[in-house]
Amino acid sequence: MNKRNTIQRSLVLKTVKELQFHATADEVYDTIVKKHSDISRGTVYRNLNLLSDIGEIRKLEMPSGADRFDHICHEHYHTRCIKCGRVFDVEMDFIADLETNIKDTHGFKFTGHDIIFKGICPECNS
Amino acid sequence: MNKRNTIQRSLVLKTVKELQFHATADEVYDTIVKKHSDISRGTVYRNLNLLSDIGEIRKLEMPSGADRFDHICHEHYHTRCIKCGRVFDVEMDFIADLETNIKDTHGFKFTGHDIIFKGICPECNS
DNA sequence: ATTTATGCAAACTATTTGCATTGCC
DNA sequence: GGCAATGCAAATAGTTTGCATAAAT
Repeated sequence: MNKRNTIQRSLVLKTVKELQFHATADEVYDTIVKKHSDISRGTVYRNLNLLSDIGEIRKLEMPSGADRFDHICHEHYHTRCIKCGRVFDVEMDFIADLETNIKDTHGFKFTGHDIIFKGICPECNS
Repeated sequence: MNKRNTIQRSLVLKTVKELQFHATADEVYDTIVKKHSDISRGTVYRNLNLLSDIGEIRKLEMPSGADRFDHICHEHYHTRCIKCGRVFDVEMDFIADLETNIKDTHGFKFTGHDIIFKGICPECNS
């Protein structure tokens, strides 16, 4: 199952990297379609999933609302505006040992964690 | 807009309280339908939302997968099995002042946070 | 030549909503 | 009796998938 280098694939990767905010699949699609009107939504979804599977980008599964895609760098947390739904990075150190605070694991094997802050962004607050 | 006391409403509340795990709307519906075959999915959804709006239960919006409903007690964190998708409570103190660790809020008004641990539950690990 | 990837549309999951009807209060 | 709540079905949002065709290797 060798990966091939298609125009669509590289457009998806390039677009996720260019979009500073954490774009949804639809936002990636909308951006690409402006220049390449023949790309399909299905292809965008397939490539976003493939690229996040191989670690080129990261899929951020958000509670309520669409998944968002991020060009990884380091582990970090996010905050979501409860009014507009947009997602932003939070400037806070990653708590690598958070799992050690768990009192009883009940046999559960922990592999990581996400923290999602909730709040109102400056634009929605004005 | 006075709330009325319908059979369906009390069945939904009773069922959420009875189901120990964090049930999805569908699991609540399936449970009720066994005894009351005439209840509709729409009514279950409407009542789950209404009950969580008035604080009788809590809606847990999960990244990927259906929302889950919980009969509140106190603020607490959750963990989700990456294999079966089920959600469990985590025995860990709530970090009330977590927001104070954020270095620069960029004008964002924080109102709370969720922590979702990821891992593999004992059943899926065997 | 092979076989992955694409475009398209249909299917799917989770949830909401419009509307006529039912049934609390 | 009035208005909230229900059942039903259709609509919606986000995403996946089957299939014939196109294109990368």
